[in-house]
Amino acid sequence: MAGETDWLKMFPGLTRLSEEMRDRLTRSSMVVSLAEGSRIYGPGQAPEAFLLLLEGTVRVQQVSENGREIVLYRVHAGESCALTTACLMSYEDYLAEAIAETLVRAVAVPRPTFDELIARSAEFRQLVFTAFSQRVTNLFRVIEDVAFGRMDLRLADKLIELSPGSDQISVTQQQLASELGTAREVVSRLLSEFQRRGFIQSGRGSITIQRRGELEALVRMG
Amino acid sequence: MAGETDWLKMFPGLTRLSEEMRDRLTRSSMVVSLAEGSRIYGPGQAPEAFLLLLEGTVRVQQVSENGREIVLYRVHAGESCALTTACLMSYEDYLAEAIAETLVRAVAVPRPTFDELIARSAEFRQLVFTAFSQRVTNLFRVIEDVAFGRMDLRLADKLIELSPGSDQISVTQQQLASELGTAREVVSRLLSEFQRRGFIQSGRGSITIQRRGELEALVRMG
DNA sequence: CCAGGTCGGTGACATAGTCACAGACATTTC
DNA sequence: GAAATGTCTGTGACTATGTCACCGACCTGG
Repeated sequence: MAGETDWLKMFPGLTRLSEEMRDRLTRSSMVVSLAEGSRIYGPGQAPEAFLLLLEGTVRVQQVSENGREIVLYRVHAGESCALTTACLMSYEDYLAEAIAETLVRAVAVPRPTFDELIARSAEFRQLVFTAFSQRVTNLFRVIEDVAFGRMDLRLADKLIELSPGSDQISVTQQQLASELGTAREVVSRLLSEFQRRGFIQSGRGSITIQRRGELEALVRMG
Repeated sequence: MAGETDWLKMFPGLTRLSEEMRDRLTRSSMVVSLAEGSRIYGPGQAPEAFLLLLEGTVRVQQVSENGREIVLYRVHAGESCALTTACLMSYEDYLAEAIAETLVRAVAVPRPTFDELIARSAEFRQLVFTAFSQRVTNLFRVIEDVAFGRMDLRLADKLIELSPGSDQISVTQQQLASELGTAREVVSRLLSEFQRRGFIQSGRGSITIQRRGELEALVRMG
């Protein structure tokens, strides 16, 4: 219950809350820390609070019976777990799990407070609904990719996404496979092909982009 | 603006609205009719209203560039388009489309009214959030199926789902393919195999279940 | 150095998707 | 009712993706 309110600045959507609402929010919520790798929620582990991320990232993924995984989306600092929370607040069995990818610091808003803010603040509603719709739009994109997308293009796209600043990526083939919902062997073969064509240099636990332009062209043109 | 309020009975979640809220809802919303096959919304066609379905079904699906389709979910009488609506109310580009599968009658709640009800009625919030979470849970299931599921089991499951009362289904292979997000040829081959094993009898535009038990066993046991 | 774990490569096979095409059936048109 | 047209289905050949069973390379901590 510390009077720490600095974190409000992290959420542009909250800056225009009324004085009263801000008070309500800061007084009844708590800043929590979650260790890297910890499971925030999953099947049989519903959340009791709405989370606003201050620091770190949360990965939401699905795991199949035979061990294959697929990443559904990530929640970054400055974003909320609106979707996951809403899902769990009013409904039953959950099929995905949320993992702290790094050390995570977050504001936990208890359910009654969340409900009150939804009721009383149009700004807060806007924040929550926008978060929802972005996530859902993204889920639609995941479905489209998985159902209709070519794996080589999806992998090339992922490599570009993972190397924004440097051309060096630290990632294992298994991690890439989990991102895309495929098997490691498939990633192995596609990477071999990319390497044969000179697009990348692949080593144990790391990949170096050598011809970003050609990778991008591949994604664009198919 | 007709004083028609009978439809409130269709939505158990709304029966406990206060007198005032009920009035607000019935007075500012309109009952609309949509022809079979009409597109309710899609890319570049955002909805301006929140829909509560009185009659008929709405199919929400995605279409890929090369013409393949996948059904994401259906909205039935007594349900709401909460997800689709929310998606569009506060966010940009849409990737899916909603089609009236039959003649559809629905209550269209204008956005300001929707917003006011969310603000002022805990019951209405409950209704909307529950609808959200059910849809999202279902989307997660779709992703799991598409990413990890075997096509023969998914098809068998779909056949069972489509034949609740009678053992006779009127459906083309193309329709089944669109339900599952696969190609017609794949459906053709799987149906041949089911027929060879005596599970079904397949004809032009129709399928007859002959050994439902074995189909169900296939789905259960893999 | 070596023991055990993680990571990556590969051949053989199974499943799924694409392409091209042909035949069967249904409906319209004359 | 015969022909023309459109829809629905079946199939062969091929490519892409996923599964299984391995093995060898590398890494880390005794």
